[in-house]
Amino acid sequence: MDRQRTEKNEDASARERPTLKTLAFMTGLGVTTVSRALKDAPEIGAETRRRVQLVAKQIGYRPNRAGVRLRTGKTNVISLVLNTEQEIMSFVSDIIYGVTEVIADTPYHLIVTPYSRSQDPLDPVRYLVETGSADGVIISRTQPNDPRARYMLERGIPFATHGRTDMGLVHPYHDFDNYAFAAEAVRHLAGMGRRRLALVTPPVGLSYYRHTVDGFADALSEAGASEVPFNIVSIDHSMEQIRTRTAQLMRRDIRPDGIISSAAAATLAIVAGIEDAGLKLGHDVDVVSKQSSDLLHLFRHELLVVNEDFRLAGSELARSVLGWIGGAAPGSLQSLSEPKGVVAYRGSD
Amino acid sequence: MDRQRTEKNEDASARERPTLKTLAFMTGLGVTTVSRALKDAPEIGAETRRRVQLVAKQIGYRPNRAGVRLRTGKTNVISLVLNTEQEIMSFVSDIIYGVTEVIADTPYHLIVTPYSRSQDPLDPVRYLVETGSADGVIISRTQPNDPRARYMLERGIPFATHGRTDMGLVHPYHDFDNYAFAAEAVRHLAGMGRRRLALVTPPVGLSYYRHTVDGFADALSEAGASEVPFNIVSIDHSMEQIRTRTAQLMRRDIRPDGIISSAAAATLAIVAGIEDAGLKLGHDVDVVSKQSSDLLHLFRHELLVVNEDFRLAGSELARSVLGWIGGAAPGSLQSLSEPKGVVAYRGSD
DNA sequence: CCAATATACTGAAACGTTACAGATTGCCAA
DNA sequence: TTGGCAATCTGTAACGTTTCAGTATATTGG
Repeated sequence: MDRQRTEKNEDASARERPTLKTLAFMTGLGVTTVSRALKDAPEIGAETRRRVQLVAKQIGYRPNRAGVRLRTGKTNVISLVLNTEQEIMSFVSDIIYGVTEVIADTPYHLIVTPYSRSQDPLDPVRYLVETGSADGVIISRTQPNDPRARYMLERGIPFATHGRTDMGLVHPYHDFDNYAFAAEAVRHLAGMGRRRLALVTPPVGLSYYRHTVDGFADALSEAGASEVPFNIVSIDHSMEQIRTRTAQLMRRDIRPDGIISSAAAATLAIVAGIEDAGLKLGHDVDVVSKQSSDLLHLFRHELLVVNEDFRLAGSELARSVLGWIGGAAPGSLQSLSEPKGVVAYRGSD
Repeated sequence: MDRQRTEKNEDASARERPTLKTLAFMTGLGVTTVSRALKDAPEIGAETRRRVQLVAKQIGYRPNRAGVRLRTGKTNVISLVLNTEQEIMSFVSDIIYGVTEVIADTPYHLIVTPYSRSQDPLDPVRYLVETGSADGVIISRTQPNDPRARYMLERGIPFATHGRTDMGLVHPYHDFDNYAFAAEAVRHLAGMGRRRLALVTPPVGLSYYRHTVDGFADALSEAGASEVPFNIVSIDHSMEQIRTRTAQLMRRDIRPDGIISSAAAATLAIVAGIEDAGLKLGHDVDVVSKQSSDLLHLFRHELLVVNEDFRLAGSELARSVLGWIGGAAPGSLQSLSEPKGVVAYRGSD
């Protein structure tokens, strides 16, 4: 018969997860000492510290997240807030990988907090803050005057935005220089002799809408080209809509001879629309498009592309949030990614 | 001068998050009673129950996750385990949305647990189980003999796999019927008069590799068509490789007049390869491809597609895991999604 | 040699929750 | 009246962690 155990931790063969108590029993120390030894507190003797850390490593001790979280309030969680309908597809995938890349060797977990088109974008953020579910938050689809950023700033929770705001408030962000993108695109098209340019914009209301439109407008006047208004669509519209309206546009007398597109998926529809109208890409019209993965050149060789790296964005955003959590100044955690230029197909045909 | 507060919860105006203690103070009951009233325990009077729940709703009480987790071990977390390099892009995005859709009105959070090509796929799963970080796990890239499934079955942690296993063990899964996909694709091509078919397979080693290859082979002999071996690539290869090797294949004397592709991205490369070889899609060769978002027909009208719905997969997987957690029999939580048939372009030109 | 102080360690309390083992009340059968 | 019992409610302990307020021992200065 087994002798009844009085203390569960006396049974070293117990297959249960080790806790500080286990370590304390094994080393003959108190739990307080063990706790401090593990985090290199100064008032612990050097040898004791080493001994504790050795044993901890040996038996694979890992702090219980719930314990830590309950006691300290620290969740070790970063939350990525995503719109479940309107995000660019590769954005979701790449930004997640970018984030996980950075937090891989930290104790942080990534949770994805979704919200739908019909919800107030502030809802998920409010939930996270009110329930204290995360130490840091990453949001996308940033607006010039973004209530979410303002809210989190008020509540003092670290966050980073994908895209800049324009509220006179300082916070970490990562952004792609869409002003430069649009301007370079215009210059490139102008350099090819294109004179009447149309722009398929980002969603109206988001910060990078303005940046893109401004870059487009400034470069346009500088290059002496003119705009063919095409405000009827943005990249948030369905492929169907973009396609039909592009076809309509291209059938008009004064049609653009150059189009700039802010997203790859929209570009597929734009090209379809161009061809629906019986025109030829690269001949009647040239298209410069942003893309985040290298697909467009397989689609049509004639396309001109500018690459935006969402994985990089994810990494930068994660770094920013972690930095803020770690006490860095929010103003020092901002980054802007410059387009690498318009690239034409340099392929095997 | 403010009277010093002896109990923090006596100060009803405190802006702090309400706990059971707060509710207990407000209702004049004990915390135990409040706790039970909130979860509809039978030994609580009907009026008390209503009263407690009313107050709880009024002040916006939400259980502290760390408290629950520490006490009960329940994490209220579902973990989605993803390979950071080899997943299909739209898969990541769609499956996440599918999962979040289902867990939206549950207390569950979704955490994404990544692993890289160089890691043992068992690593992240082992981590999750050892640290008790999730109540349920979803894995993809399932293998016929999958160590992860075996491991989780041994440890008794609820999970669901995207793709079936073949170990004689029963567990929840969701799968797309890739046997049917390949067979239908073959039949469709044969019906068009195509006789020499090549298959671009899923990654060798994954469960759906076998299903796809079997469906291909069976339908092939049934239709009296022949296979042009093309084992040199799978959809896990780079676009470059697929493209080059397709071009090589298509330049040979005995080249396929029909190709079946298991993923949209690969299809882009395949088509590029076909055109590199100077052949015309829809004329010299037809291609049937799986896709998960409606892009391929914009790419080339001549493509034949079969749709796979990853968002549905995400929902089904989440439902399965929640079901298992909720006590349902694992064997009753399996689903297979049938292809809706090969669809040709029915577009506007 | 004593007091002061530095060094190394420790127990108890608390975070918010649930489970266990009562406690109190009212009602009914005997 | 009393014992039994159902119906409600309650205090305490525990989950694993960190922090507070110590304690014990060795070391130093005078």
